[in-house]
Amino acid sequence: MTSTDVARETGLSRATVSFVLNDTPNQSIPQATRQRVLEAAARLGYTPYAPARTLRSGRSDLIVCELPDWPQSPTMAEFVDRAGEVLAEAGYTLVTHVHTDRPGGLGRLCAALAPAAVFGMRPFPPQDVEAMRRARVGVILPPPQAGSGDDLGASVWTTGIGRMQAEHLIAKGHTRIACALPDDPRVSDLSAGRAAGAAQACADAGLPAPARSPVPLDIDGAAGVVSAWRASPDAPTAVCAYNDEVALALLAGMRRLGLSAPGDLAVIGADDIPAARFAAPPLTTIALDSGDLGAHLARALLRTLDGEEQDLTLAPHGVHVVERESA
Amino acid sequence: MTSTDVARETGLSRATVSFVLNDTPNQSIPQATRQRVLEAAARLGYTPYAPARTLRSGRSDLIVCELPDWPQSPTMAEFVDRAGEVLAEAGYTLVTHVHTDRPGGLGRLCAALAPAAVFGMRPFPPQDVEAMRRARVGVILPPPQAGSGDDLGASVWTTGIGRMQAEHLIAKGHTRIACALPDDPRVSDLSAGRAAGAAQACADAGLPAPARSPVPLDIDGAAGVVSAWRASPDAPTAVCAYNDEVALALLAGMRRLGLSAPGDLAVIGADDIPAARFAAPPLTTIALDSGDLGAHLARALLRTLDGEEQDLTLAPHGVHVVERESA
DNA sequence: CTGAAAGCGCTAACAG
DNA sequence: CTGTTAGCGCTTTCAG
Repeated sequence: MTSTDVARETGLSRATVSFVLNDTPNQSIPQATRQRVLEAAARLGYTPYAPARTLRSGRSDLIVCELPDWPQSPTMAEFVDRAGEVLAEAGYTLVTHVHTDRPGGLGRLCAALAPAAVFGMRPFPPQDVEAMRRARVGVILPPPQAGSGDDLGASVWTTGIGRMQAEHLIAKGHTRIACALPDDPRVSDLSAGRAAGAAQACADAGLPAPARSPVPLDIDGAAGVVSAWRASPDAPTAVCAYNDEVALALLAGMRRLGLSAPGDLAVIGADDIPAARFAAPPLTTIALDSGDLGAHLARALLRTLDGEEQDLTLAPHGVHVVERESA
Repeated sequence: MTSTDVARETGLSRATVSFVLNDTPNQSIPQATRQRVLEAAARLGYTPYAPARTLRSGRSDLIVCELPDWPQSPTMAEFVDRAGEVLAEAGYTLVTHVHTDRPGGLGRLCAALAPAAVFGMRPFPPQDVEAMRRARVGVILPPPQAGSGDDLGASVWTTGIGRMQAEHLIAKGHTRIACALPDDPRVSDLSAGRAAGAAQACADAGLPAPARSPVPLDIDGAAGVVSAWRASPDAPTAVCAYNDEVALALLAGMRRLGLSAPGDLAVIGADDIPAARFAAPPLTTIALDSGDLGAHLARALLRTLDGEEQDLTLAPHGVHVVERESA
């Protein structure tokens, strides 16, 4: 099933077949011939062989999206789905790659794929960037040279969410706020960003900067952190959790101590995982529309592929608080 | 940075370069020359261009793994990581594709990649299988013709887990068991499999088959289901939940009704999501070692690629109950 | 309007 | 031991 087969079947040349199959412009081919080719291709189940096409044209229609390996929100599928849809409309094919601590994985993948572009939600390690460059990858998002502060999506994944959490708590009348961070090193830059967003909101409201405490992901450990907070001179009355998991840990720790939210301590999470609504009390959290975000990012990527220089800072699309009972 | 560049740099021919770079057997090339080529390739940062290599050799080193879109366990990354590692050792490169309800996605991906193999955890739709065949995909796992009962991993993802849940409850002395299924149609075949596993365990123990109830993923809905169970003539004393999310929903529903586990009703989940340990009471659940499973599956795939006909039924690798307090 | 021909980067017979 | 050469499937000038 090659284009030669279609040519033989129709009694035309491979060139003509190629013309109609790609409807090449400036090529006046009679409807009859065109029809004949299309029909034969369909009948034979012809599919162009991607490697040959890529070799010839010098450009691949593949785009790689690196997925984070941190605890996945169940909406990751939506993100990929919508991003893939937008890219498909533009003639690209999205493939995903789940991030690994094993170094060089992305680099090897790019060598094997020679994709047109690679994007992800965090900066790539220099080693991988180098490999991508060698693999002729055209566009990399976030751009390797970008500073860590203002790069792709910082506003959405990090500072924007932290800010929104703190603003909600402040609106509820809280003035002493803490930040609960995971002790997982993989997300240290993200958690720092969120805490920074919360700090900004506090500063804007004339409040002191929130204390930052790492919270172990077990009940005893979380209870320990809560006790420490309450024993401190300026005991916080509310806490921004890095995500719903640490929020759930906090709630469980409080329960063990006989405390409850929001009375003893208000808790707000982030991600709106399915378990959030089933917590005791149901967890107030920040949700973001992953699908929207995926589409948004994909469009930004397409613009970059078209050579448009652009501002990569994203407006926090569809980010909103889901108010339940814990804050 | 093509092999021509390396040839020019070393003053050799492209053929010679190719020979040493792929260390082609039956080709006696002096160490000196060999060294010269390797050194030049490294210095120039030469990376073979995959599409050309694939076109020429007729075989790609890509393997596609389709990831489910149902609520992801946080261990999906481990699965992919270990599977990728095993495949990489054999010279293959793993790329992932997140499943979408949008039809034909996998098919289009395969057309764009021409991978050596495709594997996933559920049978592929016939439409995609057809596209894969056209895209020259050599091996498909699970094989399209396999029956739904005994296909790839059924024992691990479905019946095996359900069986283990029921066996745990039976060991605790329960004799009237229910199955709580999600009402999400995307997982209906999986949930049926798990319920079947639970039913087997009950049958083996001489107990009546468990009732199956769909559980809505909200507190009121879950509470309604619990009430209905308790009002029924043979009220169950324990329930196998399809996964931790529905287990959490059940626990929340019980809490609303003033009931608690395991006293009023024992609940066992599946997946051991991070939130499970923070539930009230902490959730007893079934965990499986995703990394092991990934490696196991990858090895099975490699054997199939080597043409070995084989039994695809997997032993439940690393599946075990995590006993907390809810059952 | 259609066909012949060149060539993308790479590999593998086959000569030298 | 190394170089020449053909060709993978496809697109795209350039002639007819």
